[in-house]
Amino acid sequence: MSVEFELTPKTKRPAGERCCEPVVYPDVDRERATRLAEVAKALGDPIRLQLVDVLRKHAGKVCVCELVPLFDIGQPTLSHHLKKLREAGIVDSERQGLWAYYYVRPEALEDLAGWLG
Amino acid sequence: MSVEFELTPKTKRPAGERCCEPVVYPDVDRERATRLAEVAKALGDPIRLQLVDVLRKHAGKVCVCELVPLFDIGQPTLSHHLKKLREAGIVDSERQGLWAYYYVRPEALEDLAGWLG
DNA sequence: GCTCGAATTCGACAGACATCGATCTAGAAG
DNA sequence: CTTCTAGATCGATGTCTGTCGAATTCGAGC
Repeated sequence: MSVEFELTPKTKRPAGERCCEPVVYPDVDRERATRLAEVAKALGDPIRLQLVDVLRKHAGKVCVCELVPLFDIGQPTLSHHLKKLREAGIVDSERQGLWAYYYVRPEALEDLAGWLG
Repeated sequence: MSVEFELTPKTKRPAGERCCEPVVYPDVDRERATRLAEVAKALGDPIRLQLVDVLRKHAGKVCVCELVPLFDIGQPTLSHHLKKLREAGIVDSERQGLWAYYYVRPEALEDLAGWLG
């Protein structure tokens, strides 16, 4: 709802001139910003971003054992990245026997995409 | 361009069954993923995300002295965040006399928004 | 020149992060 | 019950990040 507020720097030069138009408060409050930033942060790693890219393009759920050879990192590290994505709400997983299946939860991404406009 | 590849886990149970459909390589190559992740990472902090939000809603260029009181952090810290955003190509700045003016460069955000779909 | 003020840069520090190898868990097959 | 395997967790390590206060830069006015 964008409340305006006034502020002028203490220096009044050039005489009486403002340094810029009055600024508006952020539309996104701190809480929403924290949520959006959480998603953005989770995407802020090349491997995680590629992971999401693969999972998104893949219709169904993808087994971890298929993901490992795609990336030049160890399996524990990949597991760590998947956990980060899960904690950010970007992906979720199911276990079936020995295998673990990951899939994208589009809502989180849509939220960020919506803000980006 | 999505090359397919085959991979089956060493366990063949349930007999002969695949753990999942063959996975496709990421559409985004490592280089583009790195670029997109760089932008996402810069947005991965609540204050920076709110900063971008303010700058985007503001038509012109905004003076730093107007931004400082919006956030509950010191002015050097804000300067640090602005630098991060500038390094990610999300904002740019101009100096006029004593004052520094920041504005959003929409291209970087559009790139990420495009990937998010 | 001198002083003041806006903004950046510097130095320090605590906390978070990416990565690795080793270990642990638990389902499946024999 | 034993063995094998997929995946998660643990412990360690080096790097990066957010924050602060102090110092620095640089333009403006006196």
